[in-house]
Amino acid sequence: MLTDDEIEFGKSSGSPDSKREQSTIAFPYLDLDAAIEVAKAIYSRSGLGSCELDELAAEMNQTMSGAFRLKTGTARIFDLTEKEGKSGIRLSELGREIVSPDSERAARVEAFMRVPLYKAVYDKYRGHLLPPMKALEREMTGLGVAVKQADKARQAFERSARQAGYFESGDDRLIRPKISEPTKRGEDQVSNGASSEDAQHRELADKGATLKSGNDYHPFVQGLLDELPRSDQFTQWELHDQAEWLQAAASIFKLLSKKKGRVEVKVWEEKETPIG
DNA sequence: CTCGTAAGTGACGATGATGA
DNA sequence: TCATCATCGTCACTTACGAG
Repeated sequence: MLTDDEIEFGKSSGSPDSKREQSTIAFPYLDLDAAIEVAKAIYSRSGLGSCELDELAAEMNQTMSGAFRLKTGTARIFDLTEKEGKSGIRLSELGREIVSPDSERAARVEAFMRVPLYKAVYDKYRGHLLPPMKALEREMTGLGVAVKQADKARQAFERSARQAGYFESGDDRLIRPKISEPTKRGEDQVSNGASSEDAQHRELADKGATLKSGNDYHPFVQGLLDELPRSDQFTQWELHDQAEWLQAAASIFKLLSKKKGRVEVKVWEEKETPIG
């Protein structure tokens, strides 16, 4: 069972000779992109508010299977999400940063370091070449990874390191990417690698949308605007979709305005009466 | 064909909530 | 206090796929 205190991780597992060995250090079975997929699904479903796990599963076209739990667990280990009540989930501070194109890169770098196993490996091999594949797995075993899970842990580690930018100086060494100070929208956003604006352009291009330039919107608000249907598609915008958009907007406005209280969105659907 | 990897399923085991 | 149950994270295993 994972706890917030990774030292306690797996402590209460069975005897050393039990059939199922439990890892004693926290690590994700999936990579950073899988965690970000969860974060983006939460953002897409509920904005900065919380959503139920079954709703999230539906948003991700999945069932409440082990695979889905694996993904949500991965997101939590990267510290992108946190539990909300009994069966709810929401974005953490880091999760909010990672869904924002402006801060995604820095958040990826930080998320990698939030994994105890990855941080331990990074600390140990900082400034040195990483050991070969099998030796790295043995190293992970020494740090507390279950022997039979060492390969999975190593694979997820390598993919996550690449996705976070730690392999930009070569696959044989871990180098923390240089991140420029957070900039206001409209200023030059240059870091080593593609700029976040480039990333935003790409993301919007993926959606078939165009980037609105010259505004000073917060990225969360920009994300909201990007979700609006085109003017010629408003007549096809269903009420429940409108309500979801408005609810997400309310969550974002509440966060940004820092005002107490809340905004409720309700839907009353009226039956259309035939004319003539 | 072999090997490495990705993605999924289902079972195991720990933990917390609940009620007797 | 203890037994029971539900939930959740982890693990073992399978299948599919692509590269060499």
